[in-house]
Amino acid sequence: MKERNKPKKGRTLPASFYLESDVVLVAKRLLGKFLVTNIDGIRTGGMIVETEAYAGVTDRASHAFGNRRTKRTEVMYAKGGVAYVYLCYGMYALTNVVTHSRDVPHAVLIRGLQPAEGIAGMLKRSGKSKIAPRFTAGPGLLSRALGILPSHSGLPLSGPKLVLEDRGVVVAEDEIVASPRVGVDYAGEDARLPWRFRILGNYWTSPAS
DNA sequence: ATGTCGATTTGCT
DNA sequence: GCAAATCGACATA
Repeated sequence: MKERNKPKKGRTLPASFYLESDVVLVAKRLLGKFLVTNIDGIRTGGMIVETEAYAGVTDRASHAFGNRRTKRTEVMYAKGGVAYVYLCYGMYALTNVVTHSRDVPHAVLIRGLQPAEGIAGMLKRSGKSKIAPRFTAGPGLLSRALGILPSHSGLPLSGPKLVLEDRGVVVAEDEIVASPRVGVDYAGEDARLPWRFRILGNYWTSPAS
């Protein structure tokens, strides 16, 4: 079974993947998984190389801190396995994976993607003619390249528009770099939690460090 | 009704 | 390195 010599065939992640109660663990497990979108007839996708965990109610950095249940955050309260997408700074959509059971608003922000398929489509969406450095390195950039919009918030990650797949890539524990999350200075103590995870040495991780 | 501010990115100094 | 871009969600009234 030389899996690596076969064409890469993705296996959609099972519902159980998202029900794990430890969102930090899910954030690590998402490294090496593939996020594929099929939006406006264009199929694009890549490997997740950077994530951040947001632990809901008790996490000052989370939009759901203090059990703040609003129109925007409502999707995070859904059962794990859907996307939470919101508009940041008025111009960038940020994509999250909702985890845990219903009514527990945990989520994992996808911060870095290594382009894998549909490169032409991604370039078109980003208004570029060739792959620039850090093309999909950053949550706003990768969301744009994949065509993900705030209106897609709440869609399942098991298709048809959004799909999260396992393609057999294994990321060992010692290949995972943990560090504090980015851009959450407002979160006080919680801003120091080492809940940002990257694949060691991967080029496609976000700029801020 | 109004004011503040972002889980970012880019361009200019 | 710093500030602008840009708009909806949220808080306050």
